[in-house]
Amino acid sequence: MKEKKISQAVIKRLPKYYSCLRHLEEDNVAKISSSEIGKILDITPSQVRQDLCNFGGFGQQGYGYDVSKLKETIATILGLDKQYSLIIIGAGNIGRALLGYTGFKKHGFEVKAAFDVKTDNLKYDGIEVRHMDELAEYIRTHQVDIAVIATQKTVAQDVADEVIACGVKSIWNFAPIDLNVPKSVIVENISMTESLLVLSYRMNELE
Amino acid sequence: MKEKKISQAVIKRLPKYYSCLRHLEEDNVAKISSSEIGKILDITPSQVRQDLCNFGGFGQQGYGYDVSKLKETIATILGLDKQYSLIIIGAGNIGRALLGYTGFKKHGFEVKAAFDVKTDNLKYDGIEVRHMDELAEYIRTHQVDIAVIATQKTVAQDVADEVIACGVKSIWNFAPIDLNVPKSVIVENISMTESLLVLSYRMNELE
DNA sequence: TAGATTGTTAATCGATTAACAATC
DNA sequence: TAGATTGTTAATCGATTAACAATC
Repeated sequence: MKEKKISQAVIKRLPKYYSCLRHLEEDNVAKISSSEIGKILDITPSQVRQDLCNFGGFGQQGYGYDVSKLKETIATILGLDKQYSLIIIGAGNIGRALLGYTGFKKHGFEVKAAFDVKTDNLKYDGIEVRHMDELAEYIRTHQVDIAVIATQKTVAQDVADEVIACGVKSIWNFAPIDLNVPKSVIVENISMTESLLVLSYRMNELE
Repeated sequence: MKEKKISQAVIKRLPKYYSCLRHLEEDNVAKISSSEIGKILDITPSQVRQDLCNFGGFGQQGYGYDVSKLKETIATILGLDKQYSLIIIGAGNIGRALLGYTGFKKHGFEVKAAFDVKTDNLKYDGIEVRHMDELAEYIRTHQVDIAVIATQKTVAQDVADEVIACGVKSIWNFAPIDLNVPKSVIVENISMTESLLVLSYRMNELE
């Protein structure tokens, strides 16, 4: 790894390439050119080639790219050849939405447990919501690759501190707050508020 | 409006400035300098000044920025001085999470109705889920500023087509699909899958 | 072989950072 | 006034696009 620094912009496009290639494969398209990919994703062919070239040349001059092979390669680059164990902290609306969402599993992300300050002994999609008191013990005794923070924003930082103290290295954060974490911990945010405000800006910007 | 084209990068930072200023105001901070803002948001003072300067100079040389005034100005730029009516289409987990989330209301975004293919006559946070059949009629007879698409991805494009046909100009899309819309319609996506794949990439990139 | 299309270098464009005069 | 800090221009950096030789 680490042949060359890949820019943030390129990384953000990788899931788009991946999703596009999955669709093409489903439609039994065997090969595709950079200009066709560009047309689908609304970027220049040049950028497609430049992006893919970052990871080595998997195209064939005069032919294009083999859809299945390229899809697999990008899956590997994205780490989708591995399995990840997730736990969800906060079983409110968002937490339960994530529990119910089956779409992640096919990419190798499996929700193993959920925690909340109040438990009702109900199972959501086969997963019982445990009490927060059990969180630390759970992490110590199970493999937890990603902790999903879906709590109120008031406790999000405390929860982050706790899971990090227990050894969790990656956080997927849905709380509307910028978490403070050591550099070794990876945080990826879903910020609905920011997205909504950008939408609001764009609604007012036109004309 | 439209004095100068504001770049996407600047627009994405506006919500961050806004949130930062709200916190400062809560803490009764009266004035702040570009370097202090930069320190909080982890960007250079230069960039802060450059960004704010896009919208006109609201600072005072030798002093800094008035927190409340700047907060209000950015709120106006973001269009937060207005009220918006939202409808949610798809009352599954994500739809209900959005129904339950009260955080948007204080920025002027109010959920007025929700629709789904199956209705249970239950109210979620005071809002009854109507049948999809009523969607078109509802939009024609009510002001709808933003349609939130929280359906399965298989029907998301159809729903988008329908609300656009009824005159909706802005869509907040939670379905994992790139919607095809006329240029006059604004779409803002929340893409959990893309976010998760970026997280996955970053987990594998280190070392 | 001729045509097509990649991989990659060079050119362009835009965004970030630095510098500093203006001024509070 | 002196010190501080903005607004803004210029310099730098990085990302996108164009061009084209390599080659399938």
